[in-house]
Amino acid sequence: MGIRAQQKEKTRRALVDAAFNQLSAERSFSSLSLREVAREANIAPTSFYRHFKDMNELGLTMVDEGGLTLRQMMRKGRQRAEAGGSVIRISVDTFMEVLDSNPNVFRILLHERSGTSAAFRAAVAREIEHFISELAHYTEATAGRTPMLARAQAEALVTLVFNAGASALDMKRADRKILADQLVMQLRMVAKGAEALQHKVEHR
Amino acid sequence: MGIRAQQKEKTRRALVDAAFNQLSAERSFSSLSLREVAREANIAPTSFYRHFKDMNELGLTMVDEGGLTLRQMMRKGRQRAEAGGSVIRISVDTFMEVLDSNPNVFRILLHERSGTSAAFRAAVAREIEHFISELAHYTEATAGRTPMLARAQAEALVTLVFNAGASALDMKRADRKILADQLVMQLRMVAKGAEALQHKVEHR
DNA sequence: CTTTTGAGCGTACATCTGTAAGCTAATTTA
DNA sequence: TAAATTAGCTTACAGATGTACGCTCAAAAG
Repeated sequence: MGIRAQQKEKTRRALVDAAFNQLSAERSFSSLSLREVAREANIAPTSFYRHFKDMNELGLTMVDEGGLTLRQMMRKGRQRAEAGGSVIRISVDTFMEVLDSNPNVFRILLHERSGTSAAFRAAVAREIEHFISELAHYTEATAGRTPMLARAQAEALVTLVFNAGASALDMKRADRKILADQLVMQLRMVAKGAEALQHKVEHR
Repeated sequence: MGIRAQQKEKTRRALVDAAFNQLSAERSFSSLSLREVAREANIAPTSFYRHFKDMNELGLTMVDEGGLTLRQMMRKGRQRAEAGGSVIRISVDTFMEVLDSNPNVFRILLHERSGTSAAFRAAVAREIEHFISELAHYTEATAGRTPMLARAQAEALVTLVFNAGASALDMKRADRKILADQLVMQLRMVAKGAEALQHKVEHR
């Protein structure tokens, strides 16, 4: 890669990072202005356009990147679970760790999921869909669920986890522990309940 | 009430209604400007301050009002359920009807739940908490759940319903029906699962 | 070496924002 | 009836925003 392309990539990263860094509980992506992001990245406002068509394009990049990050970390967690122990417990713990270390990655997904841009909502939905279908296949294979049941179950699990994540963002470590315990209980409810419904289908 | 106070109340309503009417899938409350709302309500921008300290105060009013509306409609639905039939099914159907007739009421709750203002998030959380505790008491009484289990169960149910509502906003009637069916299945999972966990506690 | 390309900059402009200040006129109070 | 209150208005201003235009100058291409 030429010197020029290298520098360009560096600036592009600076923009993405600047945007991520400006996110917080009080600041959503849609409240960021092009000028603010450019300022934080130390470039002139008009130079922004050398990298992205507009703020929308930057945001979608962030959603994609964020989804990828999240999935990679969860996958690592699942590997840990293979060594033994409750899959549910370990997955929840992993998720909480991700939240702790990358809150802004989760924030943009969370916020834009119910945001005002259809493109953003679709992008987030796509990321979440990855989680759901990975999980559905897993349950179909290991617990022998009907595809329809597996799907419903996976969706419920992901919904509960995601939602708990949203609550956790506003909490201190101690309260998060309580939340995590309750989340585990809820996930077990869904698992047990799915099992029960499955048996009902089989005995007929 | 004097003529003066009456007129003032009317203008205040015009402001609230104007704000609600400007909400849509593409427009969140936080993206509305004071001037826009005033324009829609046919008053001068500066007159806004005769009714609300700032946009925040208007928004919180809307959240409170919206939560109340939602709860009233759900309560009506529950009365319908007392005549017989599945509580879950009827509640879901009621919820979908509310969504259809008052989408913007739901939108502000949905969006501000993960918004950038702590005050808004707290206000929405308070509204949701009403649903949860009403439901928890109901299950504690009718199904004899442990308080802790009842709470976890109620929270899971509300989470799933709320989340399905968010998805439904982007859907056409036909797809909503499928969504509603799946939601019912998920709610049954939770109910069954909670029951199973309850028995586990009892037999020890 | 010469030419072309393009990342980044500075200037500029029209548009929108929140809100301060002070006036008007109708209602309310005394 | 006279005085006080106040909802709503007009005018005004400072600040921020997105982006069009044209320049520079170092890297890439020929």
